[in-house]
Order: sequence, then C-alpha cells, then structure tokens
Amino acid sequence: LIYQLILPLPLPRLFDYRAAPEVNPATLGIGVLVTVPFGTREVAGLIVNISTSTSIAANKLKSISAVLPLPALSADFCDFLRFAARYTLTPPGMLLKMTLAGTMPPPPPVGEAIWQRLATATPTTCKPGSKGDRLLALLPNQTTTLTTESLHAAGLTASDAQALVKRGVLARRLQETLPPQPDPDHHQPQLTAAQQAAAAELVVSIVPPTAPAQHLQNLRPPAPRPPAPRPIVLQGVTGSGKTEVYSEAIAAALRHGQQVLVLMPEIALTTAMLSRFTQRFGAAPLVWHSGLSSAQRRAHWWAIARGTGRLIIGARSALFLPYATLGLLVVDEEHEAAYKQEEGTIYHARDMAVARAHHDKIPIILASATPSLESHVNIMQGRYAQVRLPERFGGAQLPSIQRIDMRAENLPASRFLSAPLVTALQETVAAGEQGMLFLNRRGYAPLTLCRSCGHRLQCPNCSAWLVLHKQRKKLQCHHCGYQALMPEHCPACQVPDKFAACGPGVERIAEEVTALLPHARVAVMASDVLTTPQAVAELLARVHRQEIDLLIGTQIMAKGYHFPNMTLVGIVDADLGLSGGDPRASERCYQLLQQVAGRTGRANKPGRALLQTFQPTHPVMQAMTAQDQTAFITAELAEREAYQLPPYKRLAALILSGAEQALVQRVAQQLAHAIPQDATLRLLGPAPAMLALLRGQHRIRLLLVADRNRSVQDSITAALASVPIPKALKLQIDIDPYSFF
DNA sequence: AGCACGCCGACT
DNA sequence: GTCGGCGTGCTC
Repeated sequence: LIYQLILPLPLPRLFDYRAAPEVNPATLGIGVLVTVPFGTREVAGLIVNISTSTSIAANKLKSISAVLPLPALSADFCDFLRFAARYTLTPPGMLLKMTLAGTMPPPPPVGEAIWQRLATATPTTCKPGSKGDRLLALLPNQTTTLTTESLHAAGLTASDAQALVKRGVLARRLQETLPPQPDPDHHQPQLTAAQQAAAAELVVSIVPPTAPAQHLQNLRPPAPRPPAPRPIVLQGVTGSGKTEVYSEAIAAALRHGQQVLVLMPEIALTTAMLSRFTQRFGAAPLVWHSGLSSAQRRAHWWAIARGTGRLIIGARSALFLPYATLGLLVVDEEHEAAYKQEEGTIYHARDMAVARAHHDKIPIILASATPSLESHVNIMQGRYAQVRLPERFGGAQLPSIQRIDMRAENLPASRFLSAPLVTALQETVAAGEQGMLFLNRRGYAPLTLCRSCGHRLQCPNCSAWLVLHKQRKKLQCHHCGYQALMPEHCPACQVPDKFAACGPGVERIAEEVTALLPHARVAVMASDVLTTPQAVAELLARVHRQEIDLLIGTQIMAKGYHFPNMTLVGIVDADLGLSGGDPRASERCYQLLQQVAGRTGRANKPGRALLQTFQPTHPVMQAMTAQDQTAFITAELAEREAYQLPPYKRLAALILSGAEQALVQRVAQQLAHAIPQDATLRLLGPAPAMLALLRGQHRIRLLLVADRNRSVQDSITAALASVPIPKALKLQIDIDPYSFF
C-alpha cells in the first residue's frame, strides 16, 4: 500500500510512502500522524490518502518509520485541511503546521500520586506487624489504590509506600486530575422572552454526536451522518445579549460531551470577555492565541487534542487545531476584519470556520450586531439561517445619530471640531457625563510638508508619508517602523522652520479639545500609547472611576467596552473609510459607526452620536442617521453589483514584490499574459500596489475579478505553472482580499 | 523550510 | 593548501 502524506513544510504536493516492516499496517489509516525520513532528516507527516499505486520511482520511495503517539485526526478534518489549502492556494503543509502548532511531547501529567499492589506481592512479602505488612493489608487486591491521604489516615506515610515500590511490591502512578470542566448549568442567566426564543432556535441545531468519538474511526466503515446543518447568523444590536444567547447553544453542546470553539477577533480576547464565560460555566475557558507561552501552548494543545479541554476561546489560528470531539463553532463579531490573516498563510478565519463546520457536519453560529454583507446575501439566498435579537438588553435606547455637514462649518485649516460638536462636548462635561471622540489615525498629523518648497516628509522605505508624533518628538512610518527626528531644515530646500502639520491625528484632536475645554480631563487611547493589555485595563479603569471626562482614540476604543456614563460620541472624520479604492470601505465605516455609537447610552442615560462629514448625502451617512440597516444594505449591494465587487464577484489579488523594480515589472507582465481572460474572468493590472514601495520592496498587483461559479484558483495555478517566479521575487496570493494594501 | 552540494575569499 | 561564505536545488 502507498500512503500519501501532508508534510508540515511549504511544499505544494503530497508525498508517497510505504510502511516500514516494523510498522503495523493496521495502525496506519487516514488521519494518523507518523514520522518519515525526508531528505536527510526525519519529519512528521499526516496520512490523508491510501492508494495502491504511485507515480514515484520505486528506488525513491521511502517508508514510514513510526506512528506518532498522538491522537489520530478524523478523515473529515483531513478533507477540511486539503480543501482549505486548495481554496487559499497555500501548501497544505503550512496548514498542518498550524494544526501541530509546534507539537511537542505530552506535558507531564498533573495529578495525585496513588499506589497499587503488583501481582508479585504475596501475603508473606512483609514481616507480620511491620509497616509494609500493615500497608499491604489496606490493599486486598490489585484494583484497590491508596492515596497519600489514605496512608496518613492509617498512620503511614508516602515514604512507607515508596519503600515497597523499591522492593517491587507496589506501583506508583499519577491519578491525572482534569482541568476544571465547564458546567453547562453553572449559572443560567435570566433571559428575556426574545432572548429565550432566540436561544431555543440555536439549541435545536445542537445534536448529539452520531457515534462516540473514537480514535482511528477511519479504519472502520464510515458511519452514515446527517448532512451539515446550515450556518446560523445570530444578529443582535449592541447590548442585546448575544453572548448570553449563544451560551445556551454552548451549554447544549457541552451537555452532549462535545467540545465548543468560540472564535474571537484577537483584540476581543480580553480578561473581561473570559470572565463572562467563567461566570456562566463556572470554569475558565481554554484560551488559544499567538501570545501563549510554549508551556501553555503545549498544555492547551494536548487538552484540545485529547478532548479534556471542553470550551475553547481562540483567535483565528485556533480554527486549525485537532479537536477531539468538536460539536459547535461560534464566530463572535463575525464581520470583524481581524479575522482576515494578511501575512504568511493568508486566509479568512470566518470563511474557513464555515468550511470546517461543513466538513465536520456540525453547527456554526456567526454572531454580530452588523453582519457582513456576505452573510446578509447568504441569508437572502437561503444558504444561512438567521436568528435576530431585536431589543437592547435592559431597555436601553440606541443613541440618536446626527450628521454635521462640515462643508457649512468653514473651519480654519488647523481646526477639526465643528461648533455643534464643541457645544455638545461642553454640555456633556458640564452635566458630569463622559464623551469620546473617535478618529482612526494615530499620532499628531498624517502629513508634514515644507511651506517653502512643498516637500512632503516621506518614508525612505515605503511610498507613505511620515506621521508626526509630537509627544515623542518623532516622525514615524506606520508601515515599516522607520523613525526619525524632526529635521531642522527642509531636506529638499534647506529652508529652516517652515514645516506645517497637515490633517488631524488623535494627538492633535486632544490638543484642540484641551484648548477649547481647559478644565476637562482628557486621555488619548491609541495602540502606540497603550502598548500593554495592563495599560489598556488601567485606562479603562480610570474611565470607569470617572477620572476621565473625554476619551480620544482610534479603533481600539471601539471594541466592546461598556462605559455607563458615556453619553456622547463624536466621529471626527466619518468620511475616512469612504475614500480610497477599498471595496469594503463603506461597509466597514458603517459597522464601525454602529459599533462606536453603541458605546453610548447603555445604562439609563440616553446617548447621542455626532458624525462630522463632508459627504452628508452619501448613502452610508444617510443610513447611519436614519438607523435603517436594510436601506444601507440595499444601497451598498447596488453599488457592489454596479462595480462588479464581492459578493457578486470573486476577487483574487496577486502581489509580486522584490528589490529590483524592473524585474518585478517584467515578471508581473509575464504573469498577466499567462492568465487567460474570458467573459467570466477579468484581469486588472499589473499596476503598482497600494503601497508601491514597502520596506524597500517594490510591489506590483494583479487583481482577478471572476464570476462566483468558476474557480479563480485554477487560473492562477495554471499561470504559475508556466511562469517561474525568480528567487529574488516574492509572490503573495490573496484569495478574497479585504485590505487593498 | 532545511539541508547538502558547490564554487570563490581570508586564515592556520 | 583548508575553513566557510551563502547561491541553487531537491526532498516521496
């Protein structure tokens, strides 16, 4: 027999092996992890197929050396890995690498020492009346065990037992203690009627496993299984209690003895979120993210693979782990762009989660206040089911949302806050309430130019402007980490002191607020100011203690924090997401505004949101103030259809990069010629990528726009077969690109 | 990704 | 004369 393996290496194909004579073929099956000789070394491998023939010359064929002492994976999981590799055009080995996560030998068992009688022990082994004799009297047969505690109760000690271990009479083992298990009935929250109804709809999709989980289940004939259930979109406005509702589905799966994975955007993996699960289930969930220490990673990996870890909360990489008995997947904040892995292995964790649920034939819940447009279309076309939570929990009202037409404000170039917004800030502070200003731009000013010659301070490695950070007196590139001090003379015309800061960043808004409201206590919240989770937590605590009146921040302020006294949100530049050639800009802007607006008025005080915009007639702005989600989706879908964008078309981006511009251009041209265009596939480019120069690398992008019912992957694979990519260049393939950088 | 093989500069 | 730089090519 020929075994076809995925090896955890960036190689595009499977490798064929036979079984070594010392390996029992009965232990080899699809999903079994083994070690194989590869070149001069020994590597791990996953059996994904068994065949009777091979195209490899017999003298090249090597043999599987050993079966790894790891739980076998399911055939469904192997199919999922291979599907994900084909879809994302990533070598399957790179996905297997995520599954193994640098797997190491099992962690030392933690538990209590117990002693057991060995078969060799006879009644005459010990002198009558001796400690050993008294101890053996407590062990009438081989199945009885003694703990340290029971020894003490009999006036004996652990060392008495160890003495008998030395003499070969007793065996010492560790009784493994399981980590605290989540209890589905630990603390059932009081749900409203609407929440109960929604929870009931989710719970019916949770079915017990058709067969008890068994390792090597693929060696027996596959049991017939019901078809995969439809993914469910759980939609509820901010504060409607989505977590409590999907927790009922989690409880149902836990009652069946299944594992549950809740995926969260990386930033949402906060202690606050984890403690909510701990309160509900009485045990801390198992976390998985890139920041785990290697000891933690090892312990958690084994708990997941053995099935002793039951409730797992993880960032996107948790999706590829080898769950023993996965019964339910939840993707929280389904619309979040953070699910898109943009570097290395490029994939969308939400989409791959749907694929995994499909292959495993288990339910998946996509939760969001503002589901992605893709999910909306899937609901409309009947591929996804929908469960809605219409009300805000506790009867809190959504804030009123008001547009401010910045064209009518006529602000001087160095001012960014309109009169109505300033008035609202003053009223809020005077009333003893809190407010926040949102601007998704770090630093003081995004552009600095010389008023003498017009020269713009630019990053030497990237086609991007340097951002002024006034506090740290630095110019910074936000793409490559380049830093410089503010020069005294213009590097182009040598004229001193003629620099002008153009446009606002959060630091500059803070400066303006301080000038306008000198008595207000102001704090800036941005990723470069708050570098550690502790710093974030500390600032949030100060806001809660009302030591801050006005919070000014970027993205990171918009994520799921509750500020009960926060009654005002000002969006400094609501148009920011609308510019640029990003097809999802409007959608992201809308979701962000909803999210930020949802920060206000969550307790008993009504909140309000003010949007500063130069495009008050834009459909996004209209839909925001009308609070009409359906209108927004309709308008946005019409736009996507008109411009041939997802979800009507499928996109794929090829980004070719290298130090030598001419070579990058030439190969990009060759690639473009190798992609056959027809009525179902258009090619845009080659064109300079959004950042034509990044970290010193020239970048050219090809964008494929294809009909949804055809494979864009096949066209790319064919083109790559005929155009070799020189070693000096790097090709990045991004199926379903989100960011156009 | 590794690791070997291979062909050119500064050392015991 | 050798040790070792990292370019290129292969791994069932």
